[in-house]
Amino acid sequence: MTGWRRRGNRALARVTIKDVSREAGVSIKTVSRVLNNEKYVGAETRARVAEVARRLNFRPSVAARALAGRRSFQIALVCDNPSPYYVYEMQTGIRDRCEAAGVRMIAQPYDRGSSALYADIEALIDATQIDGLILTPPVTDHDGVLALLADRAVPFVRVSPGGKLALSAATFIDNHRAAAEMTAHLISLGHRRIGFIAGHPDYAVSGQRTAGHRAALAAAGIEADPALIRQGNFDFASGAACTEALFALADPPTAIFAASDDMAAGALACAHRQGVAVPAALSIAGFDDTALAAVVWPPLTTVRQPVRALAYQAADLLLTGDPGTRELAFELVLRDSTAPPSR
Amino acid sequence: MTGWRRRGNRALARVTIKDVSREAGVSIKTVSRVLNNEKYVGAETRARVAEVARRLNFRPSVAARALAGRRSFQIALVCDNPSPYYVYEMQTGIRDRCEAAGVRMIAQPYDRGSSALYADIEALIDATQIDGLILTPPVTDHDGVLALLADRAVPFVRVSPGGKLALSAATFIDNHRAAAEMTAHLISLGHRRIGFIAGHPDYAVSGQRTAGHRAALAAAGIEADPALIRQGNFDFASGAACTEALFALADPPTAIFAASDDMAAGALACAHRQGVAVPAALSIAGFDDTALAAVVWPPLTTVRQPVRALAYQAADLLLTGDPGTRELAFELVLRDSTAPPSR
DNA sequence: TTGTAGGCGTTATCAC
DNA sequence: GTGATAACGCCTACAA
Repeated sequence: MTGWRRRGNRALARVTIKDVSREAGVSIKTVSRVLNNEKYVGAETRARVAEVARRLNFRPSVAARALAGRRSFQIALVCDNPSPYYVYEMQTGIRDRCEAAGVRMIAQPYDRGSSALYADIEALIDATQIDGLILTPPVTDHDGVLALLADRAVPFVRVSPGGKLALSAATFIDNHRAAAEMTAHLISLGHRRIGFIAGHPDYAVSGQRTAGHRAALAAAGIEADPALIRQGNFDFASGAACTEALFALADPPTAIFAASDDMAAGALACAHRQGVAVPAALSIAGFDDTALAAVVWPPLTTVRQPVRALAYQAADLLLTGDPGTRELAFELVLRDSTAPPSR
Repeated sequence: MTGWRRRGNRALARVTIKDVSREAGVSIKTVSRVLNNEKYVGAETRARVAEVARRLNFRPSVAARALAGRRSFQIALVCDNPSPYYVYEMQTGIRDRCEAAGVRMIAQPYDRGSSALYADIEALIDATQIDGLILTPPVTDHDGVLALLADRAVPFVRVSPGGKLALSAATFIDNHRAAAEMTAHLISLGHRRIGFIAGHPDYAVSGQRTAGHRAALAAAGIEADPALIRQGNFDFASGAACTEALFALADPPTAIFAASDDMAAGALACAHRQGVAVPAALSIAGFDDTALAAVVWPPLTTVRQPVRALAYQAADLLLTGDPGTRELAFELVLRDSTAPPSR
């Protein structure tokens, strides 16, 4: 019940800088200096002001700060991802970093392909005077949006961008290498015909993962059969549908590597439905290792992408103004060592 | 690239009310009136101002509005839920409603049991001058927070509150009846020994669902065996653990009803691990029917709770200031008609 | 090291 | 119906 003074009987009044300054016996500007950790404040004065502010439970008005100053103490996450787990991890990671900095996160989910995307982001910037943005694919590679942000001089960080790394700070894992290593793992088990379910074509990571898969096949001297590579779109249904198509081949694969866990789960469901034993007759690998991977049974072999850490790092880059890029380590989680069935 | 004027060569200047008023040949206040749909503006004037505002791509500053006026055009979602699917649906539903109203959503995830919860919400209110809050369990029933909100006179809406419906607007389904109907369904299949995995005790809905289950047993003249009711906490792991305990009973259940899909999935995983055939030897039912239910295999029988609709309605109540309560319909999704195995 | 004056962009109040 | 003018709470500049 602090942070507000009672005025007379009824009305509640906000505790302002003015109140703090009066109570501490200094000017408003001095309080402001202490608040923003500026230099040139006597140690004793600083301590006294801080104490009073704490005691009065003073909380600076975000609106007033945004209006008067250059910062709004708010950043936005612009995120479109079909996987709730991904979104959840992103938000949690960003929040964890923001909390320490006293910055608030505005969630700006958008619909992929929405024609309003550009306008929405423009409105977001103009209306809220956001301090910065964190973008996730596929908007990370939307030329119009990137130009807009440059024009408005709004700081932004991209997670898993498709390219143009010089354009902004970014965090990512080596998707190409991750996919290659997983494919190599399947090959090492003896698989030669490996089905691959690619991610949504709008996402740059899809191409990176597909390329990694292909590279590993080439490195092992296995000729890529185009029929084994199917176009999915990152969700459960497409994983199941692609798997059905793979099973219908005259010479079906002995292993399936899906570019996301949701699709891997779809593959698993399809296999069960068709009476194909997993992992006895079929080896399934996924990508992401969201909590979802722990839910499906039997456990899938997956590439674990540290989504929460990527998010945390992205927020860190944004808040510190670090223009750099950060590559994080992925991890292969090999829960399944099934060799291909002999025929 | 509109919404900003170029000044001289370089600097970008915000388009303000002043610009609009000058261009339209009216006073600032008149523009403000049009913006806020106030009365007493000539139809012709109104149209002209609106046109100019649109043409100049004018976007009022949230900060300035919050500072000068009573509204900040931002609402917050205070949500702690172990299920990413639930969080995702909540956010999406709220956003859908807010979009039409030109209001922004601030996501405020919190850790259940965090001692900072109260302070966090207090800080949120004081710092951002939020227009309102949407609460999800268990904070819906946190007396301290409820008192705080009343004291600050901040409008709020609760989703699935445990009681005290007069305290605020609210949206919910009839959890008691939903659980009772699912239990009745299992009984109708011939099950007499039904395991029940209860939700986290901090959530009021847990008690409601458990009570509904018990009521249905009583209505069918089945004596409740305390050993068949286990305490879970809404997550995958607890579902698996409780199921293991149920299997260890001398007289194990022929069906299991878990109070959430995550726990049902855990039950399923445990059954698979122990070689119990589902649904041949065991019938599993869940609650929520998030997308998760579609991922696990075989599909579970579940109570479908319309989370996104609950969220949308909650936002609607908040934005319209409607103090009422809204009960939404749940749905039983019966994918499984397994009768208990004969022994 | 500290304080004063002015303004950020909008809404509220009160005249006209 | 419409328009001056004063807040709103804080920060930036500049002065002391």
